[in-house]
Amino acid sequence: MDTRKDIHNSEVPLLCRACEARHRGVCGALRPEQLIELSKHSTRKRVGSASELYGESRQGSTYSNIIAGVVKLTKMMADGRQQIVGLQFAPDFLGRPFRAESNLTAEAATEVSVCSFPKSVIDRMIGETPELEHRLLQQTLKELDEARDWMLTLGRKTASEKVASFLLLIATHVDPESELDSAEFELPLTRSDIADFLGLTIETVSRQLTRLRKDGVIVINNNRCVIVPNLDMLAQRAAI
Amino acid sequence: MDTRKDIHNSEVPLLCRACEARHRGVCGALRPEQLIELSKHSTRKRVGSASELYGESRQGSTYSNIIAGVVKLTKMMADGRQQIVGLQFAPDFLGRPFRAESNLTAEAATEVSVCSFPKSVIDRMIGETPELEHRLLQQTLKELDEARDWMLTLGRKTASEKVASFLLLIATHVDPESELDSAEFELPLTRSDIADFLGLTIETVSRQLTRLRKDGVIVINNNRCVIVPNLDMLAQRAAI
DNA sequence: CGGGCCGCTTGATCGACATCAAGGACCGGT
DNA sequence: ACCGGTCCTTGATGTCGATCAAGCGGCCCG
Repeated sequence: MDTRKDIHNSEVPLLCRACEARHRGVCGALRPEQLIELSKHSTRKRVGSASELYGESRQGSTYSNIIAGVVKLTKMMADGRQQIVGLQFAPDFLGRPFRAESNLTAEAATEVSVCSFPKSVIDRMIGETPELEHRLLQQTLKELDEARDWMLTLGRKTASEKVASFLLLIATHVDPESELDSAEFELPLTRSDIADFLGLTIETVSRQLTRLRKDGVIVINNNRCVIVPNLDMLAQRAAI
Repeated sequence: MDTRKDIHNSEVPLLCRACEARHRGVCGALRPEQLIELSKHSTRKRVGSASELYGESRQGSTYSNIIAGVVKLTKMMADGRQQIVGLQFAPDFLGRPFRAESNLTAEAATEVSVCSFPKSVIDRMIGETPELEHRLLQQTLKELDEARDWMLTLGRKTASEKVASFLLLIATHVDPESELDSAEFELPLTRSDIADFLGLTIETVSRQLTRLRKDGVIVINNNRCVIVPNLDMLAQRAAI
């Protein structure tokens, strides 16, 4: 897990030291003096759910490390139809290098804490530090793999398989300490967001969730807290 | 199949010089001496349609530049359901850096010419030449954008919008010299492949194509050759 | 020549999911 | 307390695309 605690000790106000994100975010690739410079240009903020992090309004001139929370990347059609094309969890990196994000909006799905810095600073550091570009490539490849996995789900799975696949996805991301065979977590998305992620309607999502509940595959409290007593049962429903 | 035309007959074995792919493939980033070394390890081959380029059988130990033709990247479920998650056209780069491709098969959709070299050589050159990694990042970002665009199509468009979107996609890739408002091209995919790309059945694809034909949006000869007299009409059907 | 296969089209029917509609639970504001 | 909102669930009905089925043209091969 790459805990480089040693690099810089306490007195320097290194913003990225505070970022739990640094080991997988970009900052882990930087030298101490670069970190110090970066911290001079950084801002850390906490935003409520549904805040737009970039998109049509904010023409993405910043990068961010996600410290906590879940960010959804959505695409919208002219008539309002909408699709979530990616979910980013801490400690992912947020922002499209080298070019404005194509027609994409990033919104906080939950409360989100991010640590942001201007693109210009990072873009310059990329020139100095190849390792930085390596990190970006790694994350981009990871996102590409996830996107393609999800294309299979969108194109070929049934509604109930989609919902089960979604629950499995969330389970692996937000309940990292789950024992191997069970999980318990809070859903970071509303039914409406889940529907937009799965290419379904909220009614169908709701029906499939109650079906999973009635079949004993999951337990739901307060509409959001999900318990999966047996992950294998869920995986079977997901047709993994 | 797999007829390896021996191109290394002549005195200057600069394989990548011959690659029309080099300006966007990886090779454009290399210095002359690296190109020469790379060429010593390269093989150029032409394969028939439906040949597997990597996947379960060939555990991707090579990278390739696509010289000509179209390659489809597919994912398959245990029960046989299948989804095409990407199409690669010349001069794209084929192969997953740093890790085996996750559960993905690359197959020739048409006749394909590729120029391949062992991963080990490229991986070593990446260390020497940061620009190479930059190219890889650029291509990966492009593929990610395309994948996300397609997720919107898969999740939220109707069958007729999907088919129109597909035709537009092909038009832009295989008829680059099209005048601004019309296009003419050969479909590189069978109806069955189109269905797997769009998350539909072949019957639905066929019906939507005949509907577009009857509505005068397209003309089809020999089942494969498509003429689009007015790209705007098609774009409207695609709900772009 | 005929037979079988493949790729494609077309028609008839079915079913999964969308749509329309109503109502419950919760919550913050007045 | 009442009201308006948002979020979710549940039921009734509709429809788009899947499924089942048949047939056509091209091609290879015996």
